[in-house]
Amino acid sequence: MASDSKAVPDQASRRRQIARAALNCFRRSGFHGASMQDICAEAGMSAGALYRYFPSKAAIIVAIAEAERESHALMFQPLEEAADPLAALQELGANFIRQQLDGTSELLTADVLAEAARNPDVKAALERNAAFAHETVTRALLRGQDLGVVDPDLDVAAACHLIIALGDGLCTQLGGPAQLSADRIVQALQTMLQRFCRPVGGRA
Amino acid sequence: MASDSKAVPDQASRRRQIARAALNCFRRSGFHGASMQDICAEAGMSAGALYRYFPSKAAIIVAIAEAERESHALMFQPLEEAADPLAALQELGANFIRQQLDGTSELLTADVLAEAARNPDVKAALERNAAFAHETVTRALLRGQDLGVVDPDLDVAAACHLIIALGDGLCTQLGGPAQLSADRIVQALQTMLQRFCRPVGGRA
DNA sequence: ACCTGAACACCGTTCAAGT
DNA sequence: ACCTGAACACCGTTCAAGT
Repeated sequence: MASDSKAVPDQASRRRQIARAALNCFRRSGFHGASMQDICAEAGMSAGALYRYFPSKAAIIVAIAEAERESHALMFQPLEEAADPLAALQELGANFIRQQLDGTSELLTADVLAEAARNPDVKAALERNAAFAHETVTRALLRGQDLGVVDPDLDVAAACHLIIALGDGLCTQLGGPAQLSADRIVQALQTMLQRFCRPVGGRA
Repeated sequence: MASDSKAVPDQASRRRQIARAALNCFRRSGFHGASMQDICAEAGMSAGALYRYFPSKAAIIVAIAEAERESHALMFQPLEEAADPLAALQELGANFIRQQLDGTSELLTADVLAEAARNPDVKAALERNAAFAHETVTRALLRGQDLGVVDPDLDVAAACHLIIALGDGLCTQLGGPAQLSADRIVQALQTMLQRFCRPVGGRA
C-alpha cells in the first residue's frame, strides 16, 4: 500500500485489461500466431502504450500463468479439506477433464509450454504452477495414507509426477483419434486413480 | 521406381540431410528459436536451395514427425507379438521414460504440438502418429483381455486415451519440481499400468 | 505525464540474376 | 538445371516526436 486508489485506471487494472485482451488473441491464434498489433487492437491502445505495462510479449504469458495459478488454487481447495482425499482427487480429475473439453480452461496449452523452453521467466512461472500442483496432490495422498484410503506403500512423489504428467497430457492433447465422450474418459480416469492409489487388499 | 539410382545426391537424400540439420537446430533452440538461416547454415546450403526441397519450415517438421512414426513403429513392435501384452506395455513404458530422460528421444516436444495448433499439415502428421499409437495400444489391451491378463470390463478406448495422454505429458514435462530418479518413475508407472488394467480379482 | 506510430533489426519466403 | 543472396512483407520492440 504505497500510493493509489484513484478513479483513473491504475497500473494493475491496465495490466489486467491487457492480459485479458491477450488471452483472447492467444486463444484465437496461439502465442506466436497472435501479433502484438492484434493484442494492441484488442486492448485498444498503441504498441508504445502497451510496452509501458509489459516489457515483452512473454511477460504477458507470465502474468496469465500467474493468474492461472490462483484459479488452480481454487480448484485444488477441496483436496486440502475433504474427508476422503482420494475421492476428492477423483472429483478434481473429473472437473478438470470436463473443463478441458468445454474449452473453458484458461491456457496451459502447448504454446505456453513451448515458450517455456526458450524463455526463463515463462519457464519459472510454469514451474511455480507445477510445484504448487505437485505439493497439493502430494499432501492429499499423504493424508490419504494416514486415513487408510491410500496404499501406504505407494511412492507418493513418483505417483504425483505421473498424475500431473497425465493432467498436462490431457491439456495438450489433440482431441484423440476417436471422439470419446467426456463421461467415458472421466469414468476411466476415476477407475485409474482409484485402482492405482487405494490400498492393495481393499475394494474401497 | 520411376527414375533414379545415381551417385549424385537425389531428392530423397537431400531431404534427409536437411531434416537432420533442422532436427539439430530445433533441439538446440526449438522450432521458433531456430531460424531458416541457421538450418541453411547447418545443412550447408542457401535459402533458395533449401526451398527446392521443402516448401516451408512447417513441412520440415512434418517430415520429422513422419520419421518419428517409423521409429515408434519399431518401439511398439513388441506389443504386437508378446505373450503377455500387458507386461509388454509396461516394458514399453519403462523404455519410453528412460529414453525421455536420456534426451535420446526424437522430437515430440511442446514446440511441435504448438505448431500443430496452427498448421493443418503438422496437425495431420501428429494425428497420424497419435492414431497409430492409439491403435497399437488398443490392440494390445484387447488381446490382453482375450488372454485374461487385462480386466474384461476395462473401457479399452478410454484407457488408451489416458495412457497416451500420460505419454504425451511425460514428453512435454518440465523435469518436475523434485528430481525423481528414472527408476522410481518407471516403478510407479508399472504399478499404475498393472493395477489399472489387470483383472479386478487377481494379483497377476 | 502519457501516448503515438514510424523506424529498427529481425523473421520466413520468393525470385531475378548468375553459373 | 540448379543455386545464390538481395528483396519483400511481416514480426517484436524502441524511441523521437507529439499532446
